[in-house]
Amino acid sequence: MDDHLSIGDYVEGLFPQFEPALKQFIKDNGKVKKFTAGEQIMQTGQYMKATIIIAEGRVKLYREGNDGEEFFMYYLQGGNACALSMICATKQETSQVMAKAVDDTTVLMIPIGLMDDMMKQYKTWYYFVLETYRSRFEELLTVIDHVAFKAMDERLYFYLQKQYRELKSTEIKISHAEIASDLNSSREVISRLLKKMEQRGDVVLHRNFIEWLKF
Amino acid sequence: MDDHLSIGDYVEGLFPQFEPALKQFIKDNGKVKKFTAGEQIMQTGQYMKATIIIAEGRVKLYREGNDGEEFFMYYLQGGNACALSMICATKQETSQVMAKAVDDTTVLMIPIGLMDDMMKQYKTWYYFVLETYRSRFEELLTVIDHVAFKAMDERLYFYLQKQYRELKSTEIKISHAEIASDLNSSREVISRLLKKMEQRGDVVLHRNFIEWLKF
DNA sequence: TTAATCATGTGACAAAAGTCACTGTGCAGC
DNA sequence: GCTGCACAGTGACTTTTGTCACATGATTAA
Repeated sequence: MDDHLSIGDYVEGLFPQFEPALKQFIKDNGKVKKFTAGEQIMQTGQYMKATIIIAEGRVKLYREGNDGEEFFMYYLQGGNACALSMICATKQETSQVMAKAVDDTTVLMIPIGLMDDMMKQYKTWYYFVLETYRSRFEELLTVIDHVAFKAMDERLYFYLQKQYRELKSTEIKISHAEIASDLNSSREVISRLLKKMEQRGDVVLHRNFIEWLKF
Repeated sequence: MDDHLSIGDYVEGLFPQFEPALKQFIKDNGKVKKFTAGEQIMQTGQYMKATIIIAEGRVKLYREGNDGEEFFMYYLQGGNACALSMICATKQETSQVMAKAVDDTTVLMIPIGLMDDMMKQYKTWYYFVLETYRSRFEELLTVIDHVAFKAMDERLYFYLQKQYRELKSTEIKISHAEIASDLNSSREVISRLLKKMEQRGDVVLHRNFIEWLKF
């Protein structure tokens, strides 16, 4: 991770399709903020002051239960924006989700008050926002599919597959306890299902990481 | 239900806040279509040709499982637009959900090709679209909450409460089998949980309808 | 090195949810 | 009035998931 990149460098690298005036606008009005791995970027109930775009790193988006359970929904990474930070932005609403940095993460923040103007002025921004809505909406539908229709063994399989694809590594570095938390299950259940997956030859279990064999 | 209303009447009645030019635009370009109770308005996998706005009646939105299960997500009624029909519209995508008319229903359809222009030309349309995205997004998050964190008894309670509030009647006219289908459960489970709710004094069970007592 | 802690494995049991089989009952159409 | 059918109730059982209690090995901090 390069600490010396300016907001301009990020915008150029992430959004080559943005029109020059929009890039300039973001350079003039946006801010760069850094978070360290594990830190919370958004909290449930917090007011939205800015639209958030992930520049570098990786962020996990959670929905929180009443007793502090953290149900994992999806990842955001370089070039993704938080759809809620755009939607809430326009109405000064509070966040309905929690976002946590997985790696050290850099985000771009654009004050909410500017959203309306940007949407009208910059066609490429308008398309970016619509595409953000669309893809997050679809991800939520996929989440609903899994949790509504699938049993835990299948959900676990999809979960690991997703990790493998996102992180592009066959070594999925995560504990059984964290998987259980993300799926709102319990560690013992996950351990047992993982054992079955190992017997089936889908994975090899190690301490602190899981080796994914289905590529 | 009045069969003699024109598209102009619907627009005036549902969207008084729309600017006159927008109302005129919709009158010129929109179409009215009627569906009878039980009919499907959108099918999973179908291409979106128009943005759909519910004018009269009530529509249930479902996510479909691989074996034809129908998981209920939320209602749309007069003045609501289908968020997906706006999002997909801009990218010529297929529908990810199924919509079924509960009552006889009238919808306004606006060809997708006009969305971009409308967003740019009409401020009140722009706000309407954003508000539609926002509220549907929140509904999906609520659905995820229930299905991820709650047991069936609580989900059933919320389900009935929702029916009561939407339909504004203490007589919820629905069979146990349909509730089971909507919640992706089984009739026997729902029957048993309803019995418990009756013993607790939350409802009174009748043939073909449930009487809601918690107002 | 020696605890203390963390990650995992596992048996036994409990609770929730789903399935099967069968019953009864109200009602619409003949 | 029958007949057939949709709707609802229920006991018995299975499967899935969650919980409790421990055990074991690896890692870390003192």
